[in-house]
Amino acid sequence: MKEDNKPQGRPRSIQSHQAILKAALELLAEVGYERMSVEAIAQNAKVGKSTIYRRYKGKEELVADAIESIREEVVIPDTGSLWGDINALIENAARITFNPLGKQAVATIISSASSNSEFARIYAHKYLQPRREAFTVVIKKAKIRNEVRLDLDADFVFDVMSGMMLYGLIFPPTSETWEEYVRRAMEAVIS
Amino acid sequence: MKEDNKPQGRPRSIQSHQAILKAALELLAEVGYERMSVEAIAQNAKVGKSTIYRRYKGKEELVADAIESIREEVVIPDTGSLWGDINALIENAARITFNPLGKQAVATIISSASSNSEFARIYAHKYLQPRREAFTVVIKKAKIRNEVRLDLDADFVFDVMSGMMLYGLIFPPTSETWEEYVRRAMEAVIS
Amino acid sequence: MKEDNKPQGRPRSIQSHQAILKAALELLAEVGYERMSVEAIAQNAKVGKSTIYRRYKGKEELVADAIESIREEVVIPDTGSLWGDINALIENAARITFNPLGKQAVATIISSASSNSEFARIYAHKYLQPRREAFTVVIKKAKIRNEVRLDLDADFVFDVMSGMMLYGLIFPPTSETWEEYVRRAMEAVIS
Amino acid sequence: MKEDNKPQGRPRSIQSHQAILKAALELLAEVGYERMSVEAIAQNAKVGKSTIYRRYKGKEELVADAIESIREEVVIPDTGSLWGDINALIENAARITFNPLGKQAVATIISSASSNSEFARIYAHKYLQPRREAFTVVIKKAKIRNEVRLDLDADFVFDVMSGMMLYGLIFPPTSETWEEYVRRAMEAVIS
DNA sequence: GAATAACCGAGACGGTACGTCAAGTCTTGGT
DNA sequence: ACCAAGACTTGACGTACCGTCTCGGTTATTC
Repeated sequence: MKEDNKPQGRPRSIQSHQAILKAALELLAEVGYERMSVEAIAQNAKVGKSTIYRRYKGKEELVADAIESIREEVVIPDTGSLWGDINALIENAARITFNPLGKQAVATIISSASSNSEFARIYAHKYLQPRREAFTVVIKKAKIRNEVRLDLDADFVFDVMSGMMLYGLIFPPTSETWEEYVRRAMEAVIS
Repeated sequence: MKEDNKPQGRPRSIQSHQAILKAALELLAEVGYERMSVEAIAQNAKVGKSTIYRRYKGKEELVADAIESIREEVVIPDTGSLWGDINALIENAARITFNPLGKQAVATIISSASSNSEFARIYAHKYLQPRREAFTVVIKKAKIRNEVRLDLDADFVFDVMSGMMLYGLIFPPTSETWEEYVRRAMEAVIS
Repeated sequence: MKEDNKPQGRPRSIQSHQAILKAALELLAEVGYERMSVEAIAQNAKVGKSTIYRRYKGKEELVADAIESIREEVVIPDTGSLWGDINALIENAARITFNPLGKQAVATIISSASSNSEFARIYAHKYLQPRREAFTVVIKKAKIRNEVRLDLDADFVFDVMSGMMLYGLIFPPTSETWEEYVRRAMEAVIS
Repeated sequence: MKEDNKPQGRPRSIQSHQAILKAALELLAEVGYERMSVEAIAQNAKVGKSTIYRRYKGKEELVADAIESIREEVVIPDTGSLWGDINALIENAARITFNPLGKQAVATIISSASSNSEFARIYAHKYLQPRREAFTVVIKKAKIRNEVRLDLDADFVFDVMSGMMLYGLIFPPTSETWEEYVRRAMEAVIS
């Protein structure tokens, strides 16, 4: 039983779509969510405003999709040791996060998620879940290598890692680097 | 030359000041930071807009002060045991956080802090610091009672607690309650 | 060399054409020129917008043609007396004019003509001229019957009649009916 | 019993008001009603759009008021003879009407009045009525001077004059000037 | 009877203007 | 110097149409 969604009329332009996302991300990185205007996005993307509003219900949805679009593929590190893998994960997170765009993206996500539980739920599902699963694989391999005790709760460890990253991102630690800070918490919970 | 800033003319009305804060908090709880307007605050407080802008540079500062105004005194629990104290701290945090106003206040803080590092710095200093110090006292007493190892880093433990609270607030855990979630992380780092 | 413009390809659909005119007139009567949209016409006529723009350069031209399409044949009354004929002409004009569509059609014509002299010229030529000629015939017959003086300027009388109709249509007289109003002016100029 | 309309707050700026009207009239003369934008008016008047929308419900109302504002004082001519007076009235009407602004103003009035009977009613009351009264005075004096029969209906003569002016404005006569055209109709009805 | 050419409905495209809303500033008369 | 009220400029919002363009698909005429 197919759901015969045969679209009629001129199809939506892929170039426009990408130009919109590109412009949105550029502006997000430059001036941040609040100060960026849909009008400016349209202008930079050389696109009519209606082309944006045909795709998205509003600025919020547009930016959510733009951020979504830069989500990188989740790569499961395989360095052969638990800490090698964890360090790879942390470094990867740091790489994504520590540039203007990453910072603004995280800020936007946190901001939206904290004032809108639905957004939080969606984000948790679409972004966090794949990473959680990747982390579970890493822990499982460590268990096989006997690097950690067998009853270690991978989900909980992942949450501690995420929580510390978030916290360190918002309130940067003064004495250590952000990465060491996270690593230290991981050591404690993995013990 | 004295810097005796003796204000001339009619002094600023205290009633107005409090009405502004009250109205701001009510609206914050009802509709959240973005959707609340300074105009509505002024109207609800039966105050002219200029009376607000005379006191604050803008909406951001006003809301910051409004949230500041509900900050409760930091009380250092003293139950006689480390876990009694920690549980008291967690319960207190939960009490403050789990109502519409608390949620919006936290959302506003996180949102502002994540997109504005200056705000984050101020908040860390004015809000987090006193709590950090209270926590340090709790840990110190536990050390005296020999409940924890002597080289335990109180600051780090505090940060893990804060981080988990923040994370659990934004992305509520599904399986456990928020409080147990935080407590579990604490157990791991105190060990 | 023949100018035998024999069109190739699929001929334009007559049903579509008529559906467009029908929808245009309906909307014109309902909401008036300004508030009617080409999009709505296309939708009501179950026709693509391009089918409209293939036929007309724009909304203006489309509506002009739609109004044109309801133009009735000019009938020269022949009641046997000048006033019988004139009354027939007036009554006919009233019949055409006093319904929603007629009112809007006149409004559209006047509006266009008053802000666009080219439109006025075209309209004067295509619509007014045949009526002027019919009126001239009526006057000529009256002259033969000796009902009016022989040097009566039929064109001028026609213009007075038209002018009074127009004026009475825009600013309806309060004391008399529109028709009596016109008739009274006619009596004066025919004397 | 006074109707205590004591306005509070900053009063509406008279300069802004006048700048808006001035800009509106300029644009009306230059590009006409349809092609003029409220945005352009605001810009030319160096005024925020909201300042316009605070005063008027929309473009239509603004333009109506702008046209209203150039209405000249009605002057009752007194040349000593009926035809001297009438000629003065006609020449005055011609003077007002035959420039870009006048043409557009008339076009706008006719257009609005013909598609909106409420506008027609207002206009008839505020613009036509004073002129009608002035004309009545002129006729009354002529009656005293025995230049016309005593039972001449001044209102009706005025309507014929107005109607012919309107008609001649929309469909300019080819053989005679607009003014002679009107005069000729007047002669017929005054007889 | 296949190729060609113009048509068709649908709907996306880049634009322009609309009318609304809020931010932060300014100006009243009055306390 | 303060106050409430409500004006002011600025600038973004999201909506509605305009007239054009692009799909897949449909008739007629021409080869």
